[in-house]
Formats: sequence, C-alpha cells, structure tokens
Amino acid sequence: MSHLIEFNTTHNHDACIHDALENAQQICQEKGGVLTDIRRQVLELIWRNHHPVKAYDIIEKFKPSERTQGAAKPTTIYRALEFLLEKGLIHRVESLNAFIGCNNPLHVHELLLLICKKCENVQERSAEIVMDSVKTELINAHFIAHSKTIEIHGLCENCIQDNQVE
Amino acid sequence: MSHLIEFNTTHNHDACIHDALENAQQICQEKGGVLTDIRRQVLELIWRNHHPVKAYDIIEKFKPSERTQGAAKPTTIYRALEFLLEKGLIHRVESLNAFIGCNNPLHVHELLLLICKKCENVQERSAEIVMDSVKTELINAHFIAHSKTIEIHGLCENCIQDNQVE
DNA sequence: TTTGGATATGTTATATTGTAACGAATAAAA
DNA sequence: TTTTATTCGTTACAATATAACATATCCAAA
Repeated sequence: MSHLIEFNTTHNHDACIHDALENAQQICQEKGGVLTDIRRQVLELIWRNHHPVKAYDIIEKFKPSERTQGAAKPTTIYRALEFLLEKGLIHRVESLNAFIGCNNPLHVHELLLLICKKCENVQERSAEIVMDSVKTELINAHFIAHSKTIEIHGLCENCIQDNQVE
Repeated sequence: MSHLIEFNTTHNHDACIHDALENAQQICQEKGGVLTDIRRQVLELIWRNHHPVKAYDIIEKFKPSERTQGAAKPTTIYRALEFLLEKGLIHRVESLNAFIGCNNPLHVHELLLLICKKCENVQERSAEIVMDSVKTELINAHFIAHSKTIEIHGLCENCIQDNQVE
C-alpha cells in the first residue's frame, strides 16, 4: 500500500495540502525560485483535491488580493503554472489539459497517472517496473527520451466497488 | 527491426500511404463504417508524412470538392477525425493536440509513441514488454483501465546521429 | 546611494483548439 | 415510397493558450 493514496475516509486531505505547501517552500529555496503569493495560491487551488484542475477553473476561483484587484487573467495563471511545472510541484495531465499536484516533488521521478473516470481522482505512481520496461524499449528503439507521459484512464479501486454495489 | 519504421532513404512513403488507405477501406467494411470522400481526404492528409498533424492544419489544406465549395470548417474536420479515431485508423497525440496515422489498425493494440523533437517523426511501437508491466502495475493498483496513453518525447535514432555529426 | 540587471507581474489583444445546435442532403431499409 | 439512420453544411461560440510590451520589485554591484 505504500504508493496508494487513500481517497476514502482514511485520507486526511488537510494534512495532505499542508505537506504539499511546506514542501513547495522548501523546494523553491533549494531550486532557486520564489514561491510568490500568486504561485502559492495557484498551488493551493490545485491541491484542494486530487482531481485534475483546469487552468480556467483556477482563473475563475482565483482570489484577487490588494494588488490584483479583479479576477486573474489567463497570462497570470499560466505563468504561475509554468513555474510550478518547472519546479516539479505540479504535473500537467496531457489527456485532459489539466493540472494536478505532485505528491513527491523532492524526488525526480517519471510517473504514471491513474485517472478515474468516475470520481476523477488521480493517483500518481512511480511504477519502477513500468519505467524499467520503458527504458528497455527505448534502448531497443535507439531513442533518447527527454520526457515521458503515461496516463491511464479507467476506474479506481473505490469506484469499482461502488459499481458492483449498484 | 520488425517494429522500426525507417524514416531515412529506405522508407518508401508512397507505398506506406497506399497501404494505409487500402487498409482503411477494408477496415471500414469490416467495422461497418463508410470511408467517405471527406474522411479519406483527411486520412490522406494525415498520412502525408509521419509527423503529428494538427486539426487546423488539415482544415487549411483541405481541398474543397464540388460539394464542399470553400474551405472545410472545423466541425467537418473534427467529425472526420472522430470517425477515424473510432475505427482505429489514426491516433490522437495527447501531448501535442495532434493526430497521426495508425500503422497497424487491423490489430487492437495499445501503443507507445516515440515523438522526435527534431525531425518530428513519430514512431509507433506495440511494446508488449511495457504493456505487460503496465498491466502488472494496474493489478497492484486495483485499477481497471479503459485507455492508455504512453507518449515519449526525445530524439530518434537518425537525429541522435545528426546531432553527433554537428 | 544609485543604477542596473534579473525576476515577477500587469495589460491588451489575439491565436489555437474544439463543440453545440439545428437543419438539409443522402442513402439504405422497410 | 415512406421511414430511418447517417452524413454533412452552417452558424455561432466555448475552451485553451500565447504574444508583445509596459511596470514594478528586488537585490547586488558600482
């Protein structure tokens, strides 16, 4: 169960968000970026749950501060997203044009995203077995990878059970 | 080398397109669709090379016929794309919002796309090793997959060599 | 202390990608 | 021939993302 995020009653999401923001601070110091108000707010909005969040949802929900009176404009949010992506604090879900928080930004990792069609939760798994086999395949193909996207859509454990009950 | 598409001088792309369109006819009959003029033209445009093709590039290049005077409109093209995707004749490249021809539409397959950043060619590989390990991972995760996206960006064999020469 | 460079943000406009909704044409089936 | 399903045309718009340029802020070097 080490990799498995529990989305049911056992998951304390307040702690989860809290950890994510703590980590973010630390990582920005390490990697040399500044976690500004805007960037932190965007990160918080993404971490509200484990669903993929669309850029324009963030734009809508973004709370204007003293400085930024009125709603945030796309450029502002996309810039923050770009920063967070660079620092590894969030992932882009290519197949949904959306973003999710990264569970493990301290470790460089290539990951596998399990995206539940029903509850919309996304599980992030480091999946060494898969990555090893990808490496083998890339060697066979004489291909040098710069980035990898592995996204699986389907039903998560909880929603499979729910389906059977219905 | 069975899976490897040769993009250099040995690749006869005319034959490649020809095969793809022949297959398309056959598959439409088998699967019960009709390969109309529009759909075939879209498929041809996608097969002009092994690069991912954007929907709006197709829209621009689309040749108006007697019936369709004037350029094709987005709806027309997206409908054709939807059809071709359903029949497995093309793939959507999620990380590029683009489309490529499927090399092997007769076999149901989950695949791995190797996308070269330099020459833009996309290699499609069935990669059973990878798919097996994904299956294992999904069992561990108690996750039922409906669709899988594996896209790798990097440098293909030819372009690696070119880089070294420069 | 000031100046100069790097970084971050504001602002306006626009580019790109993708759908909804509804009606007409066509073709296959009853 | 009438019905039915599929395909296509048309208009309008929604959703996603970037370009270009102006300001502001901060920190360090002169």
